[in-house]
Amino acid sequence: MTSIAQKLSDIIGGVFEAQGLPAELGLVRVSDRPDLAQFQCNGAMAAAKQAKKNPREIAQIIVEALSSNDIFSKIEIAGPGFINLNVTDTFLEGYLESSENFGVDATDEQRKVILDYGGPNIAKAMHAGHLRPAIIGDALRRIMAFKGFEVLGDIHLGDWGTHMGMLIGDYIREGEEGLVLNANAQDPETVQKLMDDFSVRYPKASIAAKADEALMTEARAITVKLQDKEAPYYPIWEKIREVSIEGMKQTYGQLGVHFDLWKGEADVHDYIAPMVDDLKAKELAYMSNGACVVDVVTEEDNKEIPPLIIYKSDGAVLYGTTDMATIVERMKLYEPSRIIYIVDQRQSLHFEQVFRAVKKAGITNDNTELTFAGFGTMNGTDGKPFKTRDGGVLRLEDLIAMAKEKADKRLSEVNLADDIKEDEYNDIALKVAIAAIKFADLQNQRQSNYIFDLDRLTSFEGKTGPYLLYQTVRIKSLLRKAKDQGINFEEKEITIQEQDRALALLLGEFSDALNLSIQHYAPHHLCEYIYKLAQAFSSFYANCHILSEEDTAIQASRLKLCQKTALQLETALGLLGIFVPERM
RNA sequence: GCGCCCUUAGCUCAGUUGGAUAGAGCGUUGGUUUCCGGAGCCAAAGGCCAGAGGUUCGAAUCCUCUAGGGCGCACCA
Repeated sequence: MTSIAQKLSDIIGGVFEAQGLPAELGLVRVSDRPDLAQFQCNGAMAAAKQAKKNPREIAQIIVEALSSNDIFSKIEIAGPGFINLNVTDTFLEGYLESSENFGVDATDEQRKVILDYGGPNIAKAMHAGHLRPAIIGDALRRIMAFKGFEVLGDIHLGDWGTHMGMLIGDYIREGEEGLVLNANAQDPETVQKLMDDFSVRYPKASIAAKADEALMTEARAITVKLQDKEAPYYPIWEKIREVSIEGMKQTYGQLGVHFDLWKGEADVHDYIAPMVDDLKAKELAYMSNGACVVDVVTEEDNKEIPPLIIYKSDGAVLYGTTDMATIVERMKLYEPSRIIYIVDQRQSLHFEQVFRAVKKAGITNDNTELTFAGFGTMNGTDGKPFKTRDGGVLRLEDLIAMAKEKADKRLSEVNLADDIKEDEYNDIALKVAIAAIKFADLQNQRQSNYIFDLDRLTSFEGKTGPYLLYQTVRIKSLLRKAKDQGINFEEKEITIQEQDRALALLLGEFSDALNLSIQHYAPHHLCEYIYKLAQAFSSFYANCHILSEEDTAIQASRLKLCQKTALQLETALGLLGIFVPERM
């Protein structure tokens, strides 16, 4: 099963092929002139260009070949050679009745896909900057899983650098390592206290180390010992990591962002030495200015690409080294067909270097797709990288709390049922808040920079997450009422009326939006679709009587449409990591 | 210096192989609730798609140049 447009593309593609023309030219899409037709095919014009023929003549041939097909209620040639198409209501009804999985056909790609969308450092408070990769990556994970990919989301923690040496050094100097070592990571209060402690201690230690060469040297020395798993450094580190992960799980949990793998840089430590040996054996790695590097520039390059540094001149590894080793591990453990990085756009050169080095070294197969799906920088309303008013970073927890508070206030203003319990109330407030934050972010195109505007992020009207929840909740409420009234519509047939058609056609576009999102690793296509669907429903709802409709056949048909719309909205929102309450 | 990205309505943003009259939201103005949830619905105003050339039957989209903005270019991540 596919989208309606895809079905039509297959039919018309076949007609093009029968004429000795490429099937791709038969591509049908939803018309951008809904006043003229439901669907359009522009292939005749492209074909005419290739064959140096009159486009209308080619269109005429196609149209004649289609005329025997009874799924079309209108086939017209317009302008220079557009083929305008309408489908019959019978076809539309049949499509809606028979489509499974919302018209999404499963991918035939069987191997694993790894999505890398985390990257927070342990022992540091998560801030607003962590929001984008988390939200986009988690949405892509859900979207691809729905399409049938076997997806693994990896957080890829920053847990192995000099910053750990600084922090551990500070605990030991202050004689306070007991705070960490004796902590119970399963106790949320302890976790919270320690996270707070980290967030004060780490900046302090970092500033001190930068100002004092001796402290920096000590931090580096501790890092080396840590990496050799020496006590007490390693046990302290293990605990810091454990506590940090618990802390992160709380924050990510509130956001509804899930990871399958909680791996970090430390996990690939043991892969580095053999990998470098291999690079040397293959004569790819060599010494340059005291550092060990791999060249990645090629003759075709029109730009300067610096070599990837494997070991610094002091012998320490860099993040490029661990990124390479991470791919070694991923190939060994999972053999993914794709690895997709949801990372800040500014790291594109770095990943280009890593990917080239990895391919040169034969770490991945030729058919392993490594993709850098970069996202734009989050700027403040002043157009500069986002900072809070006092110049600091906005903690992610605070951001969520602010949104929740606003949702809370809004909920208290509307007439919610009196019987609502505190648990449900809080659950609704959080769902509304998260919907607002996520949809505001996800509707932006991934690559371009965007303005972080708190008011917009926590806005509930217009093209927002809460609007989408609201529309879905309204339908669910309507369906509940129908059930309470004992209206039996599930076995009845859908019969499309004039007022239903726009909504019905839109229901058949879901798969197109989903595929576009996967093709470009860009959830905003799905956002666009969901919003259009919600809007179409709202319009339909305002125009049509449903429960008060006297014609029971029409009533049942509309209820079925409502049910399909609600299911589709809820499913699609779920793919964005947005969850719908029963009421709001 | 080299390279990458961006510039679409007052603001924030969509715009899929180049296609017909460039679309949303916010804001502004007007209408809308004797009937299923008004976080709604309907409508209006608002655009030389940064500018100039070029390719094409046809350009916001492709090419070149210019202006403005962002970012990256070996031992930070």
